[in-house]
Amino acid sequence: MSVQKLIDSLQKHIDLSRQEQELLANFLVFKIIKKRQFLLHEGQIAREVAFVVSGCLRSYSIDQNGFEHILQFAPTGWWITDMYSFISQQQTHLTIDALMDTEAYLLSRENQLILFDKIPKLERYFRIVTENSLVGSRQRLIDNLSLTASQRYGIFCNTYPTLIHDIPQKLIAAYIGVTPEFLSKLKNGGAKTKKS
Amino acid sequence: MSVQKLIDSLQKHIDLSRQEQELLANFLVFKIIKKRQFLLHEGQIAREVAFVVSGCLRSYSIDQNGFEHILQFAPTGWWITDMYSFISQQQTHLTIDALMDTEAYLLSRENQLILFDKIPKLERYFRIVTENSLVGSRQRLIDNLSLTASQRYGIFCNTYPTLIHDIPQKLIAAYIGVTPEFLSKLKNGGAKTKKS
DNA sequence: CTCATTTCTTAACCTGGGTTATTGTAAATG
DNA sequence: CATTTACAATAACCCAGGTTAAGAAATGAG
Repeated sequence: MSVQKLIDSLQKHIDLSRQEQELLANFLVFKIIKKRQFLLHEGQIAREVAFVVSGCLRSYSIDQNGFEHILQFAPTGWWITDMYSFISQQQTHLTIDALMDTEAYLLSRENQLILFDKIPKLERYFRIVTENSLVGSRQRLIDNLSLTASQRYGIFCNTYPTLIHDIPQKLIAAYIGVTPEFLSKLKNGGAKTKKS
Repeated sequence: MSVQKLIDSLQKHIDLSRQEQELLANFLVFKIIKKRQFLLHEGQIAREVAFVVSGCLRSYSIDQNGFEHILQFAPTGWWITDMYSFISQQQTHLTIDALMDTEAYLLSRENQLILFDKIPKLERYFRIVTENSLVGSRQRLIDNLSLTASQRYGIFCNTYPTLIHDIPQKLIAAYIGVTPEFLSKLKNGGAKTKKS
């Protein structure tokens, strides 16, 4: 059963009995999101958080000029949602879709809060996961403020080594915060010949 | 007692009995950080998270070229630490200092984890606070990727209305991600006269 | 296998914001 | 209350990265 991947992730931080695992499993919904299908669309409410078992999801926002800015990639083993909409149950400004056929478990906010009362260890797990997400988000902010596009590209390659060859380059550009044209220039023509 | 401000913040999300409040209070350390004094210095370990009762702290990183990039301001009622160092107990790359004389309560990670076991509601409180911080951090990322410096300045003014007049303009620049010179240009000469 | 669509590259030109430097002004400090 | 020291304004010049456009290469649907 593929729910095992989720249990494995939990067991890295907390210790669940078999009954607790089963209780949790009853609150999860398994879903297949095919390539280019949406899990969440601007204007909807993020009722669930998703745990990716296989494939890859992404969350992104679209600015006034129609440009996409990718907030997060979620390959196997990652959680993804729009945290703003998920905790406030207000309309989201983000979109989540699948970069390839993806299997995921969905947990609704409603069920999550019920589980927090029934299994306090689960609240601990999500507290830890959220702490880690915050660290990642803050680090990315620093990187965007301090580094050049080229350095950010290097970091991307280290952070998501599996993705580099599996997704279109324009998505990498939308993540590191440059245009596809400029990323192309970086990778190829990149060598700023400073002549004497 | 100024610890009441912290209790008030807790009561917005959870309900603590008097004994629980007292237990918590025993784990807190009150500290005054005078203007320009450091609470955390690059290379140290963030053993505590701070709750600001009065005054204002800030966290920032310094890049290879010596430029400061401000991650967070913490006026009254805000928590601040380097989450990376706090949860991993590894050396921090951030610095936290006081923009004015500041009173704060410090809670060590060690004590925090003890309290999470003794008072699960506290773990809930910090889970919620961390969720909210993540929302803020992600939003700021989007803003940095999608908006112009001028728009980000506008958002800053809305987010920290009290701070605008109390802190030097160069700190606002270091927060929104531009040079002080450019922010000055924005505010004054700003009006890009597009003539016919 | 073919035609259509999406993605990638290249190149000339443009601009938001950076750099450097100078001068003026406020605010700590003695 | 004078004098360092930090902050803000302005201006001339510069550059990383954006824009526009157009052809080449890859992907994909029938």
